[in-house]
Amino acid sequence: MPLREDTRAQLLDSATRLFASRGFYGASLANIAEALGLTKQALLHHFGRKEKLYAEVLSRISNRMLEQIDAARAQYDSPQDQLLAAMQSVYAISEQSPHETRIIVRELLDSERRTEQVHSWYLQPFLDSLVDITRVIAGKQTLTKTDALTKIYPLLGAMSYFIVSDVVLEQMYGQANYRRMRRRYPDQIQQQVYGLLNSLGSGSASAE
Amino acid sequence: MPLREDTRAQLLDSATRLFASRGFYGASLANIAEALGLTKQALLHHFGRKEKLYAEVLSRISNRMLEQIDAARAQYDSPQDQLLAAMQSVYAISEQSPHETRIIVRELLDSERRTEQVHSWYLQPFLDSLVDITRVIAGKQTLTKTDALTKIYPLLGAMSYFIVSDVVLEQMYGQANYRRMRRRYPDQIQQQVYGLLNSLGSGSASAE
DNA sequence: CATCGTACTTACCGATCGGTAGGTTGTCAA
DNA sequence: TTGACAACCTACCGATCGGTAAGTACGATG
Repeated sequence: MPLREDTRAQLLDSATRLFASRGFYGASLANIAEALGLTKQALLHHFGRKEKLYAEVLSRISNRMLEQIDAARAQYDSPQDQLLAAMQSVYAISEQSPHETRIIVRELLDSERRTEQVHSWYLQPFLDSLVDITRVIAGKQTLTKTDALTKIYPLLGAMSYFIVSDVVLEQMYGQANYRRMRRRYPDQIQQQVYGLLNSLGSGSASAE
Repeated sequence: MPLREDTRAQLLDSATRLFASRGFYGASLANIAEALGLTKQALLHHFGRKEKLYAEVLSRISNRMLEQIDAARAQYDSPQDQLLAAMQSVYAISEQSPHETRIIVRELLDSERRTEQVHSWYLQPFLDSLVDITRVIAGKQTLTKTDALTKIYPLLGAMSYFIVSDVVLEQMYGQANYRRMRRRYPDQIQQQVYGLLNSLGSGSASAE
């Protein structure tokens, strides 16, 4: 099913937005097609089945996330700097396109149900890469993969949960207050990364 | 629509589980009724409309969350101890009934769509109460509500995101590793609370 | 000019969605 | 004994769901 590469990317962007705001079950093929400016049948013609369309949306997201980490690893030598840079850039792209974060969180929530999906999970390489950096910082022998993940997870949670809360926070506290929170939040993230680095044993990228 | 109080509570428990694992749109009245051991029409007879059933589920959850905080405030005098106790007990009940956390997170995700819901948000009192404790610790003049929320939010995220990830984490890393993470996670939370308390200015409930 | 594949179209399909209408049954107070 | 009401039931409703079948418009290639 060829289709010009950039047209296809545009379609997937729109689909991403719809899956993000309504979820897999909440976003119907008719909805998506309408948003894309074509008919349901044309949409099915290009992507075959709803599941396949969704799978493409998912894999684009996981690739994007993984790219951020790889870039951070390539840019810095010290694992401490790598971790900080990775977390910051993951937060940055999540902030500017919250749709992707929403989809990831929805995926966490729905995983119980849509288990027909291959057992391997889309974000596994992303998590593994972060775990790897963390273990290098601590010294690989001193920290199991699971323990490293336990250390990182609060940070991922702090980022994702805040981003996913955007609509509600703005509605509850007003636009001005919400903007202020958004301005301040990266600092919270950074401080938490410093805290994590300290608890792992020191190196460069030291705090304050 | 009277119905024995505990029977009603049982029905709402089941409904909570289904809304949690499938979402508002993914859980059909027929699904819920089947799980409850009655017909769709009987379910509608008791609750009128799907929205009303869901609203009841939501308000039960927010009440439960608020109760935890009120209990923590009543139990301790120092606001530092109150905050620590509140966070710990919120985490504890979230951990033992992850359904409620799932619903809250789904609510965050869907709020863009289901805006017919009254604008006031179910968890506002819960957040306000936490914000209040935090501001007492820092000294009310020195910390606006928004800034206090910014400080607390990473913690809420760390808790909720981890709990909501249960199925995926267990699937990805195996039951044994996941159990180990769960055993260690409360420590991560506690350390993060200590970090927050330190950044607010010291008091009792000091670290390690 | 013929033909072949792409990019659609209209016309459907059965299943399921939330919800309504109108009984039937059982319990309990008057 | 009767009447009222809660607690169901069967039988529907129109709308929408994901998906299929079969045809059409059209540009490129032989």
